[in-house]
Amino acid sequence: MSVEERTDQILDAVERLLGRGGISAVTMRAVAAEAGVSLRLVQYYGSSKDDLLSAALERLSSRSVDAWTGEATPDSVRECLVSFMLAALPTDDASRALHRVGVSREVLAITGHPAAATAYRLHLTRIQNLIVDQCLRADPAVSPSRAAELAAQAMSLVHGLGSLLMIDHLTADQARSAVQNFDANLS
Amino acid sequence: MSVEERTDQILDAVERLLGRGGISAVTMRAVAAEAGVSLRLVQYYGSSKDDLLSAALERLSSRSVDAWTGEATPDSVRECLVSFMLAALPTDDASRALHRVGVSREVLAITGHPAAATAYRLHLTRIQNLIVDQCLRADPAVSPSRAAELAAQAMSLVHGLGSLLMIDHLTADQARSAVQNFDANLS
DNA sequence: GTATCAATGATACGAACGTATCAACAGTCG
DNA sequence: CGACTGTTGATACGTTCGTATCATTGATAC
Repeated sequence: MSVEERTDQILDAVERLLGRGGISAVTMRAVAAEAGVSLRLVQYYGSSKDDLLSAALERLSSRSVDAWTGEATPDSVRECLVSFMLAALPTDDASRALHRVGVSREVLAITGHPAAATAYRLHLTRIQNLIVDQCLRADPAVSPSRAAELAAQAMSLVHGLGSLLMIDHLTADQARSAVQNFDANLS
Repeated sequence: MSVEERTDQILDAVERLLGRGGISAVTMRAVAAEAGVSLRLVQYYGSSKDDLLSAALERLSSRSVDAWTGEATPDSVRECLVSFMLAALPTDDASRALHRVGVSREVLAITGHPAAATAYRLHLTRIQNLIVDQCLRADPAVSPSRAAELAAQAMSLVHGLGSLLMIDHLTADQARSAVQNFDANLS
């Protein structure tokens, strides 16, 4: 097995653990068990735990940004925002896993871990820029600052709705109708 | 020092640690150091760590609900929602501490800790009921289900805005204007 | 063949945690 | 006075974590 394959195998295991139990579920031993390899191997390829986590989070961030970039280009700002929000809403296993990872990163960032904070900020900025680009492509007439403002509001709303959705304080339909309501009130 | 005073002294220490570093910052030894007492004393009054955390979180939840209940009663649904959102926005140290605690509870709830999940759900339901009650008192004409829907949307938005605010992805003014925008679009 | 070096596995080490144990002290009732 | 009970303190135990160490294997160059 090549180096890249081994690395992917281990990062895949980290990703699964992250999506299932958040950052606290990622221990070197748990990664080894999840990947079906020995602890020494995880050390060998991921050097330290921080490196391993950083690599997995970076890969996860890039991958979701790339996946989203390839989506069909919307033809209006409203459609752009609404399709992002509906896709980001944690209504299936994949998006629920992403939400767990995001909240884990958030709690690390706001409880005094500077490196995690800057990495998480970068991640959010990438997502926001992605939305802004799509909005501007859909409607070049809208101002970039206005697009950024709307993107931030959409990200906030979908994050909050996702949090309430994850613990079943909201149903998926209620969350979707809140998104539609936000959309309907866009000028 | 009486039993109640000792208990308060220790729970106060837990609360400070929670607000500063989230749940992971609460260790028996850290609580002892923060309260200025010995580890044995923390064990003596808080029996187990779970009991200690549960008691502190319950006290914190009740206290914030009570504090909010005593506020001036608004005279419209919109004013009720907006005053809640502006107050809940983490723009000062106290509300930022509360946001840290909330996100910590969330991450525990969504990563497979059933007891934390039900306790957190209960907490959110209490807050929602509080908002609904105030809305109905402000305008008895509005339907309870509509008030609950609006309360959930307000909670979602303020939670999401708070998350972006905490890591400085948003400024306080941007968050406030998003709240005003949400308010302006209420029917 | 064998020397060499990267890859892999088993195990050990120190730190931090929750919790338990044992000792010292203070107040109270007989 | 003395026995007892509840409170406080110091320390130890077992577990889990990240990491380090040591040994073994397998391929490749000479």
